[in-house]
Amino acid sequence: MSSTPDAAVLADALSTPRPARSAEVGQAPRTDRGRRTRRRLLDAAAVVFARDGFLDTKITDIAAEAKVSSGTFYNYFETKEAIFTAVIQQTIERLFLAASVPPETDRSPLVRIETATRNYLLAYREHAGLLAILEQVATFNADFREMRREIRQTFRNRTSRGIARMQQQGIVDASLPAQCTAEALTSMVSNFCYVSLVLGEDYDHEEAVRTLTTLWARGIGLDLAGGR
Amino acid sequence: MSSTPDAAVLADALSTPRPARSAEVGQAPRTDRGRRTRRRLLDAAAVVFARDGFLDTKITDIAAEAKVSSGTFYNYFETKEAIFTAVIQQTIERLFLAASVPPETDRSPLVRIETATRNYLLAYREHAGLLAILEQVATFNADFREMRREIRQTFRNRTSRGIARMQQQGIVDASLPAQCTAEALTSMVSNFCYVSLVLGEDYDHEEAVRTLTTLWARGIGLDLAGGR
Amino acid sequence: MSSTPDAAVLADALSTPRPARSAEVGQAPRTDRGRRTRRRLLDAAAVVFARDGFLDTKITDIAAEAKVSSGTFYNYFETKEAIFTAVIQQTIERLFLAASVPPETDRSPLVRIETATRNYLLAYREHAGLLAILEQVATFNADFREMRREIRQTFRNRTSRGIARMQQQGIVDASLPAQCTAEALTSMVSNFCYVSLVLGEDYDHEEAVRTLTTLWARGIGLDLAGGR
Amino acid sequence: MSSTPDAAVLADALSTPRPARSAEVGQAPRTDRGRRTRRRLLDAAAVVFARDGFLDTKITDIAAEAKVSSGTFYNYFETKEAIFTAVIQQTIERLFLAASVPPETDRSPLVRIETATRNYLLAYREHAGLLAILEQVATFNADFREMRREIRQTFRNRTSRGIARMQQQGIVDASLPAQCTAEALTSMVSNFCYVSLVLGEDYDHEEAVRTLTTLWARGIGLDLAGGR
DNA sequence: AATGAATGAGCGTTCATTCAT
DNA sequence: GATGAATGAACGCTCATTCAT
Repeated sequence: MSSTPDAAVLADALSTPRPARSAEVGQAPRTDRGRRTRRRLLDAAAVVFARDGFLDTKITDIAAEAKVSSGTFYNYFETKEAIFTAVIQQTIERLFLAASVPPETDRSPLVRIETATRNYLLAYREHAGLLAILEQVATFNADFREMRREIRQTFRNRTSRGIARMQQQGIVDASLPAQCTAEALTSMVSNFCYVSLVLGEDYDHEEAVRTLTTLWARGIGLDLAGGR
Repeated sequence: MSSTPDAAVLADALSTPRPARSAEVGQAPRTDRGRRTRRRLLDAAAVVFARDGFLDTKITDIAAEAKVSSGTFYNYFETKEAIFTAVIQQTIERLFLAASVPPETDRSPLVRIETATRNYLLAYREHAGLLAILEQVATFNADFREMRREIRQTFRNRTSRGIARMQQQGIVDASLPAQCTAEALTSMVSNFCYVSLVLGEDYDHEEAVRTLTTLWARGIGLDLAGGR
Repeated sequence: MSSTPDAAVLADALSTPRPARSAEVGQAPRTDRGRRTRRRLLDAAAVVFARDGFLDTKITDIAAEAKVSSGTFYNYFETKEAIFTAVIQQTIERLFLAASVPPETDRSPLVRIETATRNYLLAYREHAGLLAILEQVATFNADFREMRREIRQTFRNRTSRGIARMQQQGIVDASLPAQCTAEALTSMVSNFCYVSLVLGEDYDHEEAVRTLTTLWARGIGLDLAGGR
Repeated sequence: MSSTPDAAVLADALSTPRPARSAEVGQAPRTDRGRRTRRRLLDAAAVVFARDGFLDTKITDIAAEAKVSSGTFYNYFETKEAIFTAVIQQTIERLFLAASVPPETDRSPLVRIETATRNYLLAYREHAGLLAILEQVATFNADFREMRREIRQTFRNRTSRGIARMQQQGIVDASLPAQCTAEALTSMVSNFCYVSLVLGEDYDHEEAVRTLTTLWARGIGLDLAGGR
């Protein structure tokens, strides 16, 4: 359950840009100076998007934040959507990396659930600013809605496989439909993050981890007696 | 736990207190004809908002759908936000009504949880179009974000009170923090609705009700043995 | 050989605008005020296009000339191309009208040729400003190139039919291919107009009429002896 | 009536006298490598202009076609207009060469007219792509409009001289004004080329030559009886 | 009450040209 | 000589809102 495969799947899914207007745009810059400028733009965009939201972000704001002219922006990205895609892509990669449960983790199911939950919360907190904006963009842009769905499915599928495995091992309720259950639990954790970290309902991190872990584990019928 | 108090709280919270541009606008129309026009605009707005989203909805589209001129619109509503508020307000009222659990419902906790879940799913399905748009608007408009939070809190508080009551009755895990738990379970149900009904992950209604109910009830430590 | 049918053909060919962005735009204005504004815009556009050319004409220039705001322009026309089409359309109608040879004209072929030539020169002179711009636009816009071709074909076909008729009457060289001949003669007259009236090679009107008529009539083998 | 003098006149008229921005630009390159780069740019420009038109041609397109960087372009040409001038200049030289009637041609007037016509058609066909673009540029740029006029005048004057000579010889109608007649006949041939080769009205080459020659010769009153 | 015409600020994008290496 | 990155003025178009009947 390492994060690498998931991240790879996502990277593939997200890296389908439309044909560049000119042969140049969208290509990797050829000089160091170019690479530095591109990076400055990406960093600036991450800041501005997280601060102002997608809709209120003007290309000129990004350019200004990166200290380049607006024309320069277009040497590197075709549209606001394009740079947002690039920004989100790296965010997602980091999210997957941070939210993964290293294979060497304690084999105890409860510990694994707790680790997954804690890592997810931490990773979400780390990237809450941009994830909130992806949520925004997904509400009016079909491409990004699809991207959001794919991220979601990646987590849900991982969960679904974990549940199915535990069901085969006979340690959780085998009568639960794995996918629907995974969907519900993914909703619980991810939306809890959204509500607390984006909408601002305040909860103590450890209390949240403990509560979510308990609801999750007990919900699927895992015997907590031996686990704690 | 009837819906009326909740709805009343909400209605208060959602009322728009800003001073009307002219003495007339925003007031209840005096004549029958005026009342009819206002209603036509509201109905048209519900249709157009749900169809095109808030951002892509133009005042002229609403006016056209209502078969009035764009000038007429401003005789009844000050801004696009104002009519959206009005539309959402009535949606929320209906949502609360539909999602409530009548007091006369079987006193069995499991049945009450299942009923609440089923009603929520049905109510959400009924209003998914506009709820999705509220979700959209909440991502870039602070007023509507607050509105969304209040709706959410209404459901969460109801849940929180229910859990506290069951904890006092000694039928569920008393060590769980009621509010945090309620937040998590509200996330589970509401976001499941969003993912399945708005983003389009398809699940059988009854399977969803059963799964969510099981996760919920077992999660808080309710003994299912006697319940089913 | 009245102009009405030709004009009708053209009007048809030119009146196929793409679907209007909104239901409103492109429709006939509903009030007198609206009709007046639309007319003012058309008149202003004719002036500005003729003065500055298509490329150098800015929407704001047209709006300013018509003394309306730039937004108002878009209440009546979707694009610069759209208003240019409308302007050209009326120009073409007038051109056909002015360049036609009334049926009651002397039946003598030579007189008819001379009348047609004179009327064409006069009509071209009348509308040289805008015809020059159509020529310009036709060089980079396929739609207008097609429009220009159709106008051209209308004149050529009229000429072609006239030649064929005279060939049947045995009064001109029957061995000439009617269409190719008509193309060449249309070129001679229309391009002479372009060179003298647009590019500014100066010729006396009557000398030009006489010369073109002579070349035309003698070229197709008409016996001039009896004609003059 | 060889083409060389005409071409020389033209070359003078087309030279661009404005002061170069830097001492270097516009001067003949010093090194072989420089000469090769300049040639590559010229060839590339001819291709791109003919393919995309003047307006849609971007400096970067020319540079890309020539496989040099856009910066390099400005080492050789000051502006897009400057390289277009150079491209057209060489086109014109070739056009004059191809369209000329060698002095050793049969002294029969009819044969000379036919040869001139055929050569013009062939030469136009050869360079139709760029001539069409010159036509385009002439519609919005005064310098190129003047250039186009000069080319035109070169052909017209040649024709005018030919007609005057034949009038002196008493073999054509002496009452025709030579210049106006030449203008009309030049229009006939050149615009026939434009319509058929650029706008795409299709005619058989030989039929066109025959028809144009007949109209031309008979139009000026040349006795065809002995000529054929 | 209703109409529909008028307004104008605001922003994304292009591309010829210059500059630093 | 060659490179490719940087520049920024310029303009079309939208649409919420106001205004005159």
